[in-house]
Amino acid sequence: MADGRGPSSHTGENLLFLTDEQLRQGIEAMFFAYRGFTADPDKILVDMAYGRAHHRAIHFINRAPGTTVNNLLGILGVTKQSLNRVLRTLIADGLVKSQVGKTDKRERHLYLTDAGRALEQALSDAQRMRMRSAFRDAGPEAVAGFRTVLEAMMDPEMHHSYTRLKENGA
Amino acid sequence: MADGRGPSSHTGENLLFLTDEQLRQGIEAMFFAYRGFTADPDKILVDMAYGRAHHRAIHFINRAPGTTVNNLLGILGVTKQSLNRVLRTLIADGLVKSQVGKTDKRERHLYLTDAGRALEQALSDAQRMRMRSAFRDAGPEAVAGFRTVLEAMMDPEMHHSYTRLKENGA
DNA sequence: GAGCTTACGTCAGCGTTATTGACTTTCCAA
DNA sequence: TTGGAAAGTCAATAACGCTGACGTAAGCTC
Repeated sequence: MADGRGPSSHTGENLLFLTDEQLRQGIEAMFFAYRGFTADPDKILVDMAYGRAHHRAIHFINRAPGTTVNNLLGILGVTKQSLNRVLRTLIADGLVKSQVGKTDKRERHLYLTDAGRALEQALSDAQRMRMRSAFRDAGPEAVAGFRTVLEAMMDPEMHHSYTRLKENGA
Repeated sequence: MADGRGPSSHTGENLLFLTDEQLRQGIEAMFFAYRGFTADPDKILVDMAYGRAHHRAIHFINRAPGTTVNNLLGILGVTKQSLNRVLRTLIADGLVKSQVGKTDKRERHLYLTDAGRALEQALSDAQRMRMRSAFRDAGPEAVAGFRTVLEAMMDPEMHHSYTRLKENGA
């Protein structure tokens, strides 16, 4: 952080990490890293007729089995029509199962089939491998900082979705 | 590796931050944070006929003035045709200036016009505001960790582009 | 029970961003 | 002078997002 322009001042905090140049580098780091982040699963998806949207749907259905369409809509932040197109192909291909709600029959609860779980595994294995390697190289403290900054960067509603999933999976 | 079945071993490092659950949370954090990351400039762009691709082009032309088309192609990781469509509109709208190379007349060097710089400012102000707030909330150590992890997540070539730009701007 | 709302699905149309493939012009360099 | 690199363009295609509109089933409320 301190980049050679003198020791931290009497404010008790060195604010050099908030310069425009530092912020630009943060922006560029996000851009380049996100490309790496999606690269591995993307490679798997091109061979099928699927794209990133399918991956996201599969990820969150696996993460929160039995979730309703409306709930998924909120998490993914897309329109009903966009999600439905993806969901339709996933159901037709036998990767996702849609089940009418017991208490509220208007709702459809979404689950992965065995085939869906298999694809989820393949995709997230690829993505986790990179994440694991990055985490290991960076070390636990860097990972904690990484998470802290990302959480601070989310929109409040997204932060809620994130926290809910986190508590769910823990 | 150690996945939560006991205290840290004699390796001297607690590897609990590498469990699958931790990695999943990292993946989800990236997903939700990237949405926030792009949300503010996106809001500005919808009012014009532009999209995220225009933003990226403008950002990197501003960052490395005089860059060639080929160089930009490498940084953005898109095809010539994709970039060209974006570039054409930006030049037609007077935001970007394309200048034939002096030593090599095949090359076109790209610069922002005054109007282009103004838009770049507006876009990056919006994006930096969120980044600054996230950085400040998280603190310098978290920011350092954030950057370390993101760098470890990049593809090697992307890391080179990132480093070159970093040295350029510093 | 009537009427409003909610959850879901779907049709049609559109825009942005990306792709591949093929072709041309210009121009540097061996 | 010839090969190849840099750039620009045309055409076709696909993934993914959007809006608007419509229909059905079902829950809820008065």
